[in-house]
Amino acid sequence: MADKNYSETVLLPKTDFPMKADLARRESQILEKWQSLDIYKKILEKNSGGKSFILHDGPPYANGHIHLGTALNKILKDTVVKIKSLQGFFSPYVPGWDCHGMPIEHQVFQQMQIKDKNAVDIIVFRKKAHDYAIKFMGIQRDEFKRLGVFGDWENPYLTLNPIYEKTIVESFGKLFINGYIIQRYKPIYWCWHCQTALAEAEVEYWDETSPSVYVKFPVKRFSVDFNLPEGTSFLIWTTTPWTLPANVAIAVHPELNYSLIKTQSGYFIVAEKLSGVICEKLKWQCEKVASFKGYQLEKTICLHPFIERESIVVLADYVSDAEGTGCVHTATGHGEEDYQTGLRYNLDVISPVDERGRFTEEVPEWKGILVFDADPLIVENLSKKGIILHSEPYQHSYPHCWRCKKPVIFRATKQWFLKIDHNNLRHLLQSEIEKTQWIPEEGQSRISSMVALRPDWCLSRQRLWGVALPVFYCEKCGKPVCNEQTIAVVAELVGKYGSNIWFEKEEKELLPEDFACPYCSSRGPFRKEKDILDVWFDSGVSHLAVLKNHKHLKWPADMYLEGSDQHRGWFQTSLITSCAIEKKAPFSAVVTHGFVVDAEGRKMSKSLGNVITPDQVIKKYGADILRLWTVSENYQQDMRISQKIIDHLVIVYRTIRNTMRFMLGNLYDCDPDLEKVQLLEVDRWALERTYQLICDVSNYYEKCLFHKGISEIFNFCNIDMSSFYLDYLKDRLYTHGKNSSSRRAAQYAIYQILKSVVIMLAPALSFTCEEAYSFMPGRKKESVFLETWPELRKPDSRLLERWARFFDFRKLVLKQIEQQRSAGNIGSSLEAAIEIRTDGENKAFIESFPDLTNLLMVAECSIAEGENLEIIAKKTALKKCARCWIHHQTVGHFSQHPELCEKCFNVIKG
RNA sequence: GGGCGCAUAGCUCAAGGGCAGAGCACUGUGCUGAUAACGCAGGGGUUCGUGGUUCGAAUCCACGUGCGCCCA
Repeated sequence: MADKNYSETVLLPKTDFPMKADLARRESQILEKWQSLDIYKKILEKNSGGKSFILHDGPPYANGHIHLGTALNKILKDTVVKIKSLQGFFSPYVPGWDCHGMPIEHQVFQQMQIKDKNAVDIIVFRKKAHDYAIKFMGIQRDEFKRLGVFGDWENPYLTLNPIYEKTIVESFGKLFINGYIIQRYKPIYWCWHCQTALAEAEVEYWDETSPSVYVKFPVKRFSVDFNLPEGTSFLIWTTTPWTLPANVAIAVHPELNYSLIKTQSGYFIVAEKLSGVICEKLKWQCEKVASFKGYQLEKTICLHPFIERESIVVLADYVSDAEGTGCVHTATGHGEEDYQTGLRYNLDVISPVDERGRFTEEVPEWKGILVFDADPLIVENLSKKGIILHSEPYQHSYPHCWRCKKPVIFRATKQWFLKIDHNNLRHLLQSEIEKTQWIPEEGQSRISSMVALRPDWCLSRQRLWGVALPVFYCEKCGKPVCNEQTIAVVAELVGKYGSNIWFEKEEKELLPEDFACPYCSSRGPFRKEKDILDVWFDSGVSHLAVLKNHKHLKWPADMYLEGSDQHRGWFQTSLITSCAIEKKAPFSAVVTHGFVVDAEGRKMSKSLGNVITPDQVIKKYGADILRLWTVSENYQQDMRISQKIIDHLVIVYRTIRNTMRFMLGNLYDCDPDLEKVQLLEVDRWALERTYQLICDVSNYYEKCLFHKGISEIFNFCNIDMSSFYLDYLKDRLYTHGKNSSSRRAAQYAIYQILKSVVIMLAPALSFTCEEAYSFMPGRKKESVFLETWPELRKPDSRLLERWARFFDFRKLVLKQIEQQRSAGNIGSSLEAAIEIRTDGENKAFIESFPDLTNLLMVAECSIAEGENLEIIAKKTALKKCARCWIHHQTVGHFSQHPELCEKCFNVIKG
């Protein structure tokens, strides 16, 4: 037989699993397969008897296309759900969308070219807003599905569904009835241009130049046990002169040092540390007369410098001596901190500014003037009177309306609040936070410190696109009315017709028949509240609207998984409603992830030109590359992405894919369902190593450390499989008898390994693993996702240690071979003859590997006893077998096949 | 301006007081029966900066710089 024909007798790998992924195209076929299989439903059916694991989806906002952050979030959730499902948990995933609120309202205003929200037909507008939200829900749904995310896409929850809105109304009702809801004046962000209250999230900060003024407040009298010379004044500092008419107090820090300074303009009290700077600015010759602590000044009464009113000195921790005077002008109607201080000291809330940002008749001198226009007038006027002692421009970061971009004001208006301290709620929030598992752990202190300081939740919005606050006002006694009877009627109507009903119907149609005011017994008329609920309230009750109302779900959820910004957002709003209504957190674990940034760690922005969209990645590389990115990076920090990183991922992907392909190629004639095979020790090592991998990966997945799990798998494919085991197995797979036990053992091991790897990677590389799985031999499910997680077995650590020692030895051998190769003496390692000298113990160890030449993939190995370990590689003198390419002493022994070794001769002979 | 967090090789990540490590990339090389693949070897580091604690610091502390999130 001619030597080239021996190639035809070699059992080379065969598979239709292509080397080139062509993911962008192939993924759509796999999506179709999942669709026609109804994979989501099948997975649920498979696990229907199992323990459930509920990941409750935080609703993205139904506006615009998805970006990498949204994609990352959904892929992480999908990965968790797929892992749990493969592990046998009944893990339904019901995606949701947040459909009300400002951004949609703003977009629809633009589309309808509406300038004045008071001039719009509210029903017409709300229908458009509804359609807008539905449209983008549909767009995002398709985009999420394209990522390979499994879920109940046909029945998502939408915060605008009547049934959902019903829960919003009912939840508000419960809170109201239980005393959590109150109405009161409070300074809130107010856009005088849009004439609306703004949520904290609705303001943007950027630099603004304001007049910074130093104002004199003469002391009327000191407190009982503290005294200073007559004619003493406080020097206060503010960058908003227009709030001076609303001044009711001066705040000092209790522990800061203050000085009485004597100047040519009189005696002044200022923070000790700042007196030098102040005197320089005001060109004062100054002499320190006395010094004292802030707390000694408490309850000193000052005179408002230009209004007949007293201004009391109060203590506050937020006062600092970093700039200004250490004496903080306090206007309870114009600042949150001021307001809080006012609550403590029971101060009046004065807010002489109307909704257009102009002074009311309470400030006759500047009545009708926009406060920002009034600033220079006030400065000029008060400077002339010697009340403002110094003024200069001051640049600082100042809040602006996110919509019209104009500077906002703080203005006291009547708003509805959820009281965080009612019924010990804040304490309950804290104890539930402690009971929750936070991943990463820092999340706990983060949300805990936020909850400790958070103010009451302002629930009302003077807007159009949302669920109305279900409150009536009795026109006779003026009291707000909301009780079980009214809520029952409104909830019923909203559940049936949607929240539009509130705006469509008259009051008497929204109230129980013959309803009487519970306070004054008046039978009407009643007036319905015009404000709508904060959109955060909508999503904040999703645990009630979704988890409690869906037959597959349960309350509380096992996991919430969102970006770390939700510590202040959804995690908190959900926790508040849940603790107030159910006395318990709605989640047992909360996972948070960082934000997507570019290669340098900067956030993506159009102006930087560093934006990468999911669509770009999917079209060019496929969703699996995006999924690989998601699970390979540490999501607990910010996640970097760039072209370079994508290129790297593509290579990582190819390596994994090729390893799978090689294994598949060698399983083409394998029936894994056949009886047991006789494994060699090296096969047992490979399987034990796989068990170890399964344990490690399962462990990392359990802790949601996906990148560590993926990295384990990748290293396993590379180091254990490609570099050693698979390379070593080639001889057995290609050249041993087709049905020989050594070849079947190799196939058995490969099959077990591949199956484990494919299943463990499927939650991440869903498309590729589905594809690879479909090429596997043996009895199979319709989808890899209907498989079960590889069994957790404790690996044989003694065997693994023994082999770890072998690999250390092998590394030394390889090094010697490489040396001979670079010297030009040998090419393939199969040409090498190895001579080893070592001590008795080591010699015995090495000799305990019976097929050492095969394991090392060399021609010859000789071991002799010596003192120090010495390894020498030479070129072998043995002849090369034409079929298996191994240099062997038996080559030439068989006259029929003079070019073959004994092993190959026997195979060929049959 | 305040709070929380991050910063280690070109990239993704390890090491949490004791020689700074892995995979990829890169370079060289082998094989040509995983071939747009696979094997082997090699080079590559001010561990963001400055100061401190310590016999010893990437690691602990302080300050600073850059970046992110949240808040004002």
